[in-house]
Amino acid sequence: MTADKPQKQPDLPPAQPGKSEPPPAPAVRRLSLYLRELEGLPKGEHRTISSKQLGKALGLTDAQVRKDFAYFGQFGHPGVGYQVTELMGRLRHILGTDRTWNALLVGTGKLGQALLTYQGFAKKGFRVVATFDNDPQKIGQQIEGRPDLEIQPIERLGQVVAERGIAIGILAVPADVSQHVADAMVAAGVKGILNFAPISLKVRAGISIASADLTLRLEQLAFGILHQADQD
Amino acid sequence: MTADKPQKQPDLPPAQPGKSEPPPAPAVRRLSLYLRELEGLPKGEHRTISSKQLGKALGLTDAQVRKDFAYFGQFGHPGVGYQVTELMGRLRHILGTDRTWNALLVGTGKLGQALLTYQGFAKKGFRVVATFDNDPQKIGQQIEGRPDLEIQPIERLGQVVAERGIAIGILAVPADVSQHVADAMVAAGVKGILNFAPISLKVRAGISIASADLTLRLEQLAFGILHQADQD
DNA sequence: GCTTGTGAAACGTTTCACAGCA
DNA sequence: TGCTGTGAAACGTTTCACAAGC
Repeated sequence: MTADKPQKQPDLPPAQPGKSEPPPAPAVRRLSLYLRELEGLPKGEHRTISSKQLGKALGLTDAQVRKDFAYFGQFGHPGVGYQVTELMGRLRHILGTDRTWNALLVGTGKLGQALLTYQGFAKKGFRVVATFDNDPQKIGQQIEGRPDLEIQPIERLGQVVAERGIAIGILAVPADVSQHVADAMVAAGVKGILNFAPISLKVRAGISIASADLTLRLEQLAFGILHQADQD
Repeated sequence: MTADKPQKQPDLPPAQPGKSEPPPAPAVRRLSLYLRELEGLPKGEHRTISSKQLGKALGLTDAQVRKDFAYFGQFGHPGVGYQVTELMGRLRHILGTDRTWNALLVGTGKLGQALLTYQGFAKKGFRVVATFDNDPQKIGQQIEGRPDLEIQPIERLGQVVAERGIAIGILAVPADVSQHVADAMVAAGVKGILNFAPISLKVRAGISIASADLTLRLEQLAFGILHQADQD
C-alpha cells in the first residue's frame, strides 16, 4: 500500500568497470604532505614507516594515510609498514617530481626576482630557464649574471617555450595584466600556471592552475585567529 | 549464541541545541574568493550581484554561493541579489580584514625582503611592523630606510610583540630552523603564523597556521599537468 | 605481536528543488 | 519574472573494523 515514493530514477547500474576513477583532490594534496614529511626525516634513521607514524606527524589517522596510498596502488608491507626510500620514489613519480620541469617567469618585480633566485624550486626539480617582462628598461638585463636569464620581451614567449621545452609558467605580474599574460602563456604552449596575482584566472580546459595568492592566505589566517581554529 | 555484534554506542542523542556549529572549512576558503572577486569588479559597475553571477565567475553553482553565505547569516535580497558594497563589508568583517593587523617577519633572505616591500599585504590591512633575523651581520640594518623596520635579534621577539600589538608572524627562514623560530613566535604571543618553510609546524591548540610552501604548489601543478586536471 | 588494504558505515559537502518574497 | 534561503536528496570523503600477511 501507499506505493508512490520515488520521483527520481531509483538507481542506475553505476559505472563502466573499465574506467578507473580519478583520485580525490584532497588525497592528491596530502600526497605532497607525505612526501614532504618523508624528505624531512633524519637521513637513514628509519628504513620503514607505518601509516600510524606518518599520520601522527601530520595530524591524520592511519586509515586516512592508507586510503590515500591505495588510490595509487599497493605501497606497503603488512606487519612492516612502508619502505621509506621506495615510498618516496613512488610519491615522486605520481606527483611528477622524479623528473625536471622547465619553467618560465613573467614579471621581474621584487617578488619575481626573489623567486628567480629561490633555491627551493631547483631542489625539487623545477628550473626557471627564462624570464620575461614588458618594461623596456628591463629588457636585456641579466639576473645574477646568468645569460640564460636575460629578461626578454613578452612577445618572445612562444618561441622560447618551444625552444627550451617549457611546461610551467610562473606569473608574478600586477593583477590588472595577469589574465592577459596568462592568455599569452597558454597561447605559447605552457601547460600549467603558478599564479601569484589575486585574480581567478580563466583558462581553457586542459591547462592547470595553482594559486599562490599570499593575501588569500593571510585572510584565512586572520579568520583562524578570530575564530580560534587551526588549519593547514 | 553469536550475540555480540555492537561494540559502539548505537546512537547518542546528538548535540546541545544552543551550540551553533562551526562553518565548513571549504566555505571559509571560498569566502576569500568571493571577496576577491567583488574587489576586482569594475568600480561602481554593479550595485548588486546575484549568486548565479558570482558563482559563474568562480566556477561554482549558485546554490553553493547561497549556502556559503547562509552559514554566516542573511545577506541577500530575494528577487534582487546581494548589494555589492554591503556584501563586501560583511565578508571583510567575517574574515577579519575590516581592521588592521600588525605582523612581524622573521628571516630577511631574498624571499623575506621581497615580502617586506610587497604592497599587496598593506592593501588588505596587513602591516609588517617589525623584522628579525639571527645573522649578526644583518642586525641593525634598515629595510628601505625605515627605522621601524630595523632588523632585530630574535631574542627581542617577546618585547616587540607586546609593544607593537602584533598578532601575526611571517616565517621566512630556512626549513631547519623554522620550528624553532615558530616556537619563539608562539612564546612571544603571536596568534597565527604564515609559514613559507616546507615543514609541517607543530603548535599548541589555539594558534593558527597558514602554509605558503611554494614547492608544494608546484608539485600539485605538476600533478595537474601530468593528469590533465584543473585545480584552484 | 604489528601492519596493510579494503568493504561498509558514518560523516560532511554539494546539489536539487521549491516556498516565499520583491 | 527573478532571486534568496533552506530542507532533503545525492554525492564524496573519512573513519571504522576486520581479514590477511609479516
